[in-house]
Amino acid sequence: MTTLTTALPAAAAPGTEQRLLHETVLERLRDLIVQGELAPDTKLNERVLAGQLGISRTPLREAIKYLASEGLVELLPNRGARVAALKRDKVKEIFAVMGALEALAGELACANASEADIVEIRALHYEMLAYHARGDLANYFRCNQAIHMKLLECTGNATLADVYRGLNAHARRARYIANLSRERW
Amino acid sequence: MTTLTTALPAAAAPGTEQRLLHETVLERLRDLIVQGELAPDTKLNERVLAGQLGISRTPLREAIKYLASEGLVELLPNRGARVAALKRDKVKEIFAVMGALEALAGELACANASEADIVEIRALHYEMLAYHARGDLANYFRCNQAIHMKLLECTGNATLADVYRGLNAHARRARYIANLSRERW
DNA sequence: CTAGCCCCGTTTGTATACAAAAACAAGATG
DNA sequence: CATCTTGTTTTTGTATACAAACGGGGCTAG
Repeated sequence: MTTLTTALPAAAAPGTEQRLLHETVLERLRDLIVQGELAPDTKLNERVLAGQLGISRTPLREAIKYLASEGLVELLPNRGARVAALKRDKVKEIFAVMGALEALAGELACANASEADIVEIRALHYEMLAYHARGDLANYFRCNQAIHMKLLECTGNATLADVYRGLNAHARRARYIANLSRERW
Repeated sequence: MTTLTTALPAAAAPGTEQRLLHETVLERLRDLIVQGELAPDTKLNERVLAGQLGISRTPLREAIKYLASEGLVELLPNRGARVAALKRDKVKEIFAVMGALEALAGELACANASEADIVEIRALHYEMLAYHARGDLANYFRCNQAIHMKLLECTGNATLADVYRGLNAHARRARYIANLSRERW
């Protein structure tokens, strides 16, 4: 397990819009989980985590509750929280749902997109193909994500985008985890 | 606005599985919001709410964060939280997404459902039609929901069910609110 | 030697206390 | 008279303190 040396920035940079502590913590924790630095099934010890992040338990607990709602952590009664397991079946479920959402996004985007949007998407698409051809996986995925996000934006359906993003966090996590275990061997 | 007289039960009934306080609060708050007893745009004063529920602010805040993730409340930086507004467009968005999910659920259910499941669903369907014919809206909706839940169960896709339930809370809220404002006039 | 039980340390759950930020109001000043 | 300022009060955000529940280790009895 990684050591989590990075404490949160004590003071916000100038021009920073009022970021709440638990929200900063939230993003940080989410990244740690999605990128696999906090491995599945890891028990989240509140005292330790709070210490590592340089905050007290209260905002940490609030962030954990939020993550629990997103499904990235599981709450165990009287035993705190642990990073959600990532079973193969679960990932398949997630992709199935994302597929349905993408289908809807495609429909809506077709109906709503402006000419400029379409041009942009097409450009991204070719860019993606280029990365694919070169075997540049990282940029390929980045492009792919960009296309999906652009599409979601074109749908004009913020709810759809929100739900998709939530599931996408899990999907990204699955990819990270897969990469990690591949590199490890 | 209703007065929220009901405090939480002090002691759990026998046979109760270890319910955490913030979870009890969570369900209660969610119900209050969904059923319209906490109107849209209502500011959630933590001290007052905590007092009415007979708890301290800490578990209340945790519940609020969870609800924020579900989209039922909005967090205002340094200004607490308020019940999410329920704009017409938002409701349309939600129904669009639910539609897509139902389509997927239908497909999967067809593939996975046992004979018994199908019989059950058909029975529920006719029951629903009966209520519809009698104009018994309440039972009609109850039946309708039961069918959807049964379908989701048949899909064997727990993620799909979770996402659907989250959106369904919003949909139910929309119906409650609509009914409220109709009765009011 | 093993199984059961009790005590104690650790960890979570909840409450309270303290600090900072924002809303509000009154007063001075242009 | 309007407006800016400033002081006060309320409310949120964070930290700490206290209580209950879980887990483990050692002890005793069989």
